[in-house]
Formats: sequence, C-alpha cells, structure tokens
Amino acid sequence: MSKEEELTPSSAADRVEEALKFLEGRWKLVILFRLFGGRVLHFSELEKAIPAISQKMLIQQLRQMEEDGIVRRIVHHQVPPKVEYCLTDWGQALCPALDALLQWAAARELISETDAKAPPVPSIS
Amino acid sequence: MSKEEELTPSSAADRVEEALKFLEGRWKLVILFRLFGGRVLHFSELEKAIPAISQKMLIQQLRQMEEDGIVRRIVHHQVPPKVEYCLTDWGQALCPALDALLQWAAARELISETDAKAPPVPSIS
DNA sequence: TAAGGTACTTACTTATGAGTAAGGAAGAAG
DNA sequence: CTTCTTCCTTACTCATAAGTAAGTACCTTA
Repeated sequence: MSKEEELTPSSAADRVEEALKFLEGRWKLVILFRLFGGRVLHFSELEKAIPAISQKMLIQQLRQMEEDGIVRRIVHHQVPPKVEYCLTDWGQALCPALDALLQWAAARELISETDAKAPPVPSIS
Repeated sequence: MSKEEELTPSSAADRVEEALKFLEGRWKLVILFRLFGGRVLHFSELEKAIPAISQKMLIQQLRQMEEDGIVRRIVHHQVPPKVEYCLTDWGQALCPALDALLQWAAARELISETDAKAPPVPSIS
C-alpha cells in the first residue's frame, strides 16, 4: 500500500515463490504447527510428537527454519545435552497467512458446485 | 469460525499442505499472475508471456490447474485451433491469501533486526 | 569399564519433478 | 500435394528432495 514500486506479473510471482520457499520441505509445516502458540519443545519432544520423521530430517528442517529466521534454537550446555526450539516472532506471524490459505481452500467446494468442474469427490471414471 | 470440529497440529498442517499443493509446480504462480484480474489468454500468448517455459511444462501446469479448478479452459473448434485460458472464481480468490503471504514475507526485515538472526543480506563468511 | 541417553552427522539409495527434443493431428492456404 | 499454424503428446535424461541406516561425542550412573 505504501511504496510498491512496480509489480509486474513476473515480479509478483517471484515474490510469492520466495515466500513459499520458507514453507517448502516435507516437515516444516508439521514442525511449525507443533510450535505455534509459543510452545517450546526439546529435540526429543519433537521427535516423539512427529513419529514419522527421522532424526536427519528433523534436524535438517529445523536448521533451515533457523537460518530462515522462523525458529529459534536455545542450547543448554548440559550432559546429557538439552536443546529447545520455539518460533520467532516472525514465525508466529505466519498464522494469519496460513489462515487465509485455509479459508481459500475451504471455499473450494462452495464455488465448484456452480463451476461445473473439479468435483470434491471425483468419481471412479 | 463456524464448524471446526477438532484441529490438532497434525491435521492443521495437513490441511495447509493440501492447500499448498495447488500452488506447487515451477510455473503455476507465474501462470496465475498472468491470468489474475480476469485476463483471458491463448495458449500461444501464455507461451510468449513466459518465454522460459516449454510447451510441455505449460500444458502440464495448465492441465493440473484445470483439474484443481483454478483455471478454466475454453476450446474454440477452429483450424488452426484456438484455446483460451482464464481463472475460475476460486482461482481469483487466491489473491487475498497470496497478499497475506507477501505481507508476512515483507515483515521479515523489520523483525529480524531485533531478532539477531537471519541477516537480510548474509555476509561472505 | 561398560552401558546409556541426548543431540547430532555422514554416506548411501530412491523417488519425484523439471527439462529437452522431437513428433503428431487437423485442416487452410498456396 | 506440400507447407503452415496452433495446440498438444511422448520418450528420455537430469537434478534435487526425501528416506534409510549407521555412526559420533559427551558425560553420568552402575
């Protein structure tokens, strides 16, 4: 609203793609929703909460999200080691955007009735 | 707001993932932004508007978006053939959701200053 | 000295999406 | 009867993301 220089179809698409890159990754959303609401979890708690994920994947996704500035990593120098993960303010700020997406997805069935395309439950055909 | 049964972290993540699947694909956003605003374009016009895309990719993405109910395909039985593409109402409805994403992405720099993490312009290290 | 718990790392394999290149149908125009 | 246009298909290769399995470091407790 304030200082959008020029926004061609391509540049707009690029910006959205860049934003979506933060969410790409098989487990990032799952992790995100585990940490939403200011929750703080240990590595092992995340493992337990997401049984299907491997340690490698969990770390890989957490590291990327940390680099992206979405999650914060808090190391307690102890034995055995203890590391906590939570969302940054910016990570928390994803909520409304994801809500908007969900609302859009929810509107699919309503519109598709009049649209004569893309049945909610595709027939066997 | 109305009838959300239960929304665990996993189910919420699943729903967002499903919504994001509609946007996944190297060229879907580019196509989307070319068609936003009620524009109607021929296949060949899309090709020209997006020089980097191959015909196969363009068709593949369009077909998926058509199946998803995002774009509408209008065939004029002529020779040479003429096919037009435009967005469905639901496709147009993506605008606010993408806006929310863009706003979130734009907020990154503002917050990361106080966050001591993820510098907007990473140094050489 | 041996076992155990937490938080990782490394090497390897597999599946998927994207890219390239070429071909085809269906008539109209020359 | 050959060529042109438009829209679309098919076969193949390649790069990247994801998954699997095993190993490491650290110090404590028995």
